[in-house]
Order: sequence, then structure tokens, then C-alpha cells
Amino acid sequence: MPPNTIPRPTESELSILRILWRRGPSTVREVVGELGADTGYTTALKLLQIMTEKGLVSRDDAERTHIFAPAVPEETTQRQLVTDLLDRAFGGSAQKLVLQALAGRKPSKAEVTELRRLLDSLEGK
Amino acid sequence: MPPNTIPRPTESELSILRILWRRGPSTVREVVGELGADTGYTTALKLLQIMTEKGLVSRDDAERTHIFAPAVPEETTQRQLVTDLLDRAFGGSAQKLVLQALAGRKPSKAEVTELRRLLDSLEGK
DNA sequence: GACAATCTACGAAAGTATTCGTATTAAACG
DNA sequence: CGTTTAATACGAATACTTTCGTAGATTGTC
Repeated sequence: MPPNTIPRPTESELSILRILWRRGPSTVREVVGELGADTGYTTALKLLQIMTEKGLVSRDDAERTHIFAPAVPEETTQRQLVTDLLDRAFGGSAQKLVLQALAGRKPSKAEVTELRRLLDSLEGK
Repeated sequence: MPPNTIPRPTESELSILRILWRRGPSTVREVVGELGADTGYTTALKLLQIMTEKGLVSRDDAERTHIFAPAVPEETTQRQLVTDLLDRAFGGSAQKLVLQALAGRKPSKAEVTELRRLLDSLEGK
């Protein structure tokens, strides 16, 4: 049974979650296929087993070949990670984080427009 | 001699860097004083030694009590970390990252204004 | 049915991060 | 001057993460 608090995924676990978010429910082999040649089959399997215990993924073992699906929403995890970084590296200043996230890139006009819209909606509350 | 590429700080290392960025050059004892009671003296010392090898901090050992200073700028490290997270968790979409960073908070009017100014300056280029 | 291929389980090895104990040395104090 | 206090060095213990080898079971194939 998964713990009632879901831990922050490790680096490898996050790589796997990203695949599952994109592909949806997948077999170990399918996940391995997307991980790149540097990750062995049993390694990926073991990680998925650990992630199942942690409650990060769910497993359908009705068939012999198990099928794994993400058990945490992408957005929730993203927020968890960015909030965590916000505290750990930016002293909680979202402003500074946004500044560094956008610095050094040339955001497209569309992106800027979208971000402006985001600010509008935030202010609306 | 420090390596010519400076690695991403670990979690503990980041805690120490944050203290050094805030306090400026500090002794081990001073750092320990701010780390909270859960970190022993020799632990902090060891971390600072490792960080010196990695080039994350510099050490002045002219006196018996050494003085450690950050060797990486706060902003550079922040950008390094946020860029890293951007790639690992957001598929490179700064927009989504900003969205999640601001979601669920009620940013002050001043913050929103500041962010708008940031967007303006980005667009100016 | 026998054999090969494929899958899961699992413990252990390898790698990395953190904590700690102990030795040694230097300063401070009486 | 001798003893206590405070500092660095460093190896080793612990913890966490990732990788791998091997065993056992099931499916597919000839």
C-alpha cells in the first residue's frame, strides 16, 4: 500500500514519470524504449517497482506484462518541484525565480502575451 | 585546485550557500549557528571542505579559524537550478514553470506590477 | 513436450550524499 | 607550564539512489 504522503520523485523517477505522462499507461519495455540506451531493462523495472511502493505510479498486473500508469498528475508534481525550488534556492521569492527562468532567453511574442494574460487573471482575484 | 566546470550544488550544499550569500564570508561556527540544531559541527566542516574542492566556495586559511566565502554568484546558481528544473520537469516550457510558480498564491499587487515590468523589458529586445 | 524468449521479483553491488567519531594541532586560560 | 577549549583533517559509518545479476515463472515456437 502506498504511503499517504507522496514523496518528491528522484531524478530517475522524474524521467520515468515524464514518459508516462506523455505516453499514458505503458509497459516496462515501452518505458525502456524511451529512456535511451543507457538504462537497462531491470533497472527500469526496479525503479517502477519502487515508484509503485511510493505511490508515484499505479500498476495493473491483470496480465503477465504489467502496465504502469502515473499516479500523480503532471501539474501537481510540477508545482511541488517548483515550490520546493522556490523555498530552497529563492527564499520564497517567486519574482526572482521567474526572473531567472526568463533571463537569457528570447521569449516569443506569443509567450509574453500568454504570461501577461496569466498576470491579469491572477490580479483578477 | 577546483575543477574548471562547477557542478550543481547538492541540497545540503545549497543550504550552506544560502547562508554564505546572506552573511558573506563566514566561519564554520557561524554557518553551523544558522543551519539549525540538526547539523553537527564536523558535518558542516566536511561539507565546506567538499565544496571548496568543487569550487563552490573559497577558503581563506590565513588564520587558524578559516573563513569561507561563496565562490559562485547567487544569481548564476539560481539560474542554473531553475534552468535545470525547466528541462527536467517542464520540457523547457518557461511558461508552464511560471504558471506553476505563481499558481496557488496571491501575489501582491506590487509583485504583479514588477513582473509586468519584467515582461516589458523582455519584449523590448 | 522441450526449448527459447520474455517477464517479474529481489537481493546485492555500485555510486553518491550526509553524518559522525577520532586524531591532531593550535590557542586560551588558570 | 599544564590543562582545557576550539579548530581542522580525514576516514569510516550511514543513508539514499541507481544499476545489475540471477532466479523463477509464464508464454510462445518448433
